[in-house]
Amino acid sequence: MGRIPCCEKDNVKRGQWTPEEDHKLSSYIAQHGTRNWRLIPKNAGLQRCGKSCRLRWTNYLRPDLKHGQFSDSEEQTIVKLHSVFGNRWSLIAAQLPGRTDNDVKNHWNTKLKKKLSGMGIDPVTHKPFSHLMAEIATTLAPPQAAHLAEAALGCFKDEVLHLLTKKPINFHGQHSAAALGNNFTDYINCKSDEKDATVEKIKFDLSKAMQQESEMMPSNKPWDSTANTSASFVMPYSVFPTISGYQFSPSSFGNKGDASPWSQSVCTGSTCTAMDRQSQLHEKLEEENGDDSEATKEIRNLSNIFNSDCVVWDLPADDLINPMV
DNA sequence: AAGGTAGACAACCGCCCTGCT
DNA sequence: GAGCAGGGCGGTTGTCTACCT
Repeated sequence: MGRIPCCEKDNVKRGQWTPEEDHKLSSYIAQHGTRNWRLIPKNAGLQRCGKSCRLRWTNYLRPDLKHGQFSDSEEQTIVKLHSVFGNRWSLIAAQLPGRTDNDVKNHWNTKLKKKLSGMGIDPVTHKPFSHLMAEIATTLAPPQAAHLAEAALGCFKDEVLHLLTKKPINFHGQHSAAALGNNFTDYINCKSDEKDATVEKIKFDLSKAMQQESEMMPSNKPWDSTANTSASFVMPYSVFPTISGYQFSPSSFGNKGDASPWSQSVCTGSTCTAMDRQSQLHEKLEEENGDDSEATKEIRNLSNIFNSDCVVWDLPADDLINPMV
């Protein structure tokens, strides 16, 4: 048993739309509106499925759409909202006037995902890769961690192994992390002959972790449950370097004051920051949209995300504008 | 110049939700 | 409450183009 198809597939045209078809559809909708998509192709003289017409209209022909490149601020908004909403493209697109969910999804998949990965940030969790590895280390004994490092991280396994076992390693003996300070961009520029910035960033983060862990960590052994009872492995602040356009800062750990739109909060063992954020979003959305608005409901439904140990952006409530109608 | 490859974007597919009867 | 149609949504695929070898 299956759904009745929305149209006779044998009799409909598929593939790219021609300018003539676009014109027919636009003209018809301008005159009659979008009341019944199943009837629209028939009445407009199009050999298309109603669903195909709807998609063509909503994703391309609508007069209020933007067709140009995404601006920096739009990209930042997408990344921020993705860190909260995940792949809820329609929800994200609702905050970007003139952009469709398809636009946002395509832009994310083709550009932003790679951009974040290139910066050493996992595009799924929005955490630095080094942070993720450190979290893995909390659940594994050293032999397991070594196997994992070897299997999963291949080319830079030695560096990862160092973090997991605290064995000192000279990263090619080329640079001192202390001499470079916290600016990852500078560091990468020093090594412009090397292609994989991600690997270099991870090396950099790990070296910083090694350098500072003795001051910051209650134990040298992240797997030592007596010293580290929290489920999360708290990385030293300086492990998160300043990266152009995507800045980590001590304020990410609970302090206030970082106004960078690209700064983010990292919930480290406590859910306080995330919960504060959630409350703010609730209040803001209820204030602007009413208690029962779709956006407000969406935020409520996302409690599980906020309650998890995940990254939550320092997203000014004003950034959440009313969803487009 | 030709073939291969990757990036960008448009379009499709199928599942799901909602509202109507 | 069940069945159905319309529409929304996220994931995937197809196609075009630019760049590289």
